[in-house]
Amino acid sequence: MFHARGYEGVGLAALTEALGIKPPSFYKAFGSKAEFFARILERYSRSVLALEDILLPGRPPAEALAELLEGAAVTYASDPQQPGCLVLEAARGCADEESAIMARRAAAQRRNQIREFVALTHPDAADSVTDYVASVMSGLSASAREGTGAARLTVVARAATEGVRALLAAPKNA
Amino acid sequence: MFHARGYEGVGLAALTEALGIKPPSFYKAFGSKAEFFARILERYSRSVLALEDILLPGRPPAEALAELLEGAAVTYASDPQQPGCLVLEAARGCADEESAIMARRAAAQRRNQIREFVALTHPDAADSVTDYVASVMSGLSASAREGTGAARLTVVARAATEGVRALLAAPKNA
DNA sequence: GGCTTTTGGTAGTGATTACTAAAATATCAT
DNA sequence: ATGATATTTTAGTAATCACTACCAAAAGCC
Repeated sequence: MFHARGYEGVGLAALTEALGIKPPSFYKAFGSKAEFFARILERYSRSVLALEDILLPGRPPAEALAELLEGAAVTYASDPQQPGCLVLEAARGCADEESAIMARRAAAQRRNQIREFVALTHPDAADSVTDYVASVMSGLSASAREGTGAARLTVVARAATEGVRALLAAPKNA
Repeated sequence: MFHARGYEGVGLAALTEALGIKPPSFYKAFGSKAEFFARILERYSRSVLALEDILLPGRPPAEALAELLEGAAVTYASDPQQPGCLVLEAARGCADEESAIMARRAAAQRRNQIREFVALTHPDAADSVTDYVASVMSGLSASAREGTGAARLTVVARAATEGVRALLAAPKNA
């Protein structure tokens, strides 16, 4: 539900009705709406597009990151009722929203994983490649949310890997 | 204010206080909060990153689109209190929000401008290039919103132009 | 069986939301 | 100056928000 309508878009009434419990039981079980959302974020972060299965040490970064981007394209568009990335979309709220803060923390963790993986082989390009991959994934998530399907998104992801290659080859082309 | 906090994040009380008027005057003048937002969207669409100044017919698409992307990088990060693109960020809401519908309409208009410009010289690549550019711009907007500055965003935009070149050269690489 | 503890529901808290009817004030032509 | 017409303000609408004080029933324990 959060994935489909956003954190603010899902009221407590909708949550409790979907869970088949009343508000007091919800607060006994989960503490608050924000804590409940944090659990869901963590669960999603762990299960969807698990980076440790893709960014295997020793693998050529260009290849691994290409798989990551194409995987994101397919994943983000796979369920039309839950388009895009839960974490990246939740990270969009204004800075003082608790849900956005938590989502940004989750996104930053994944950024670090990518950065460290790239730094193994291309330390000079790690920062720029990480910026680039994070930005492309946000773009894929946004496009998915606007209705672009998996096929078109995959074309976008493939084209975007050219940028990864360029940054890996010439990290200081800024 | 909408740019900084989003449509839902700005209440009528904040708007009327900032304008120095009371709610009834606001409704006499603008009709509703949604109509007011529509005006702001249109104004922003016209003034920021005016496509007709960049996508000049006869100009090489790769060059023009590179300028567009780099311009977006700078623009989206120029004001830290209003990061990202107002239209693209507003287009993120769930489908039943009126503000998101209007923003998506504005975004679609700009998409068409890009598409027609590319089709002048590369009709086969127009669709995929448009998807790609739209996605990259959404990514830049998202990254700006997460705090990435103009310098790093420009590096991302330059790398992304490699993808444009690839799609222009081989439109059917899906 | 009687007692305590835990579990879940009833009903409502104050705050905020976009929005508006009606009264008061300002502006205008004559 | 006066009557007519705009415009602004006062004061509130009903709805929804996350959240909770209180109460009843069931479950475990001796």
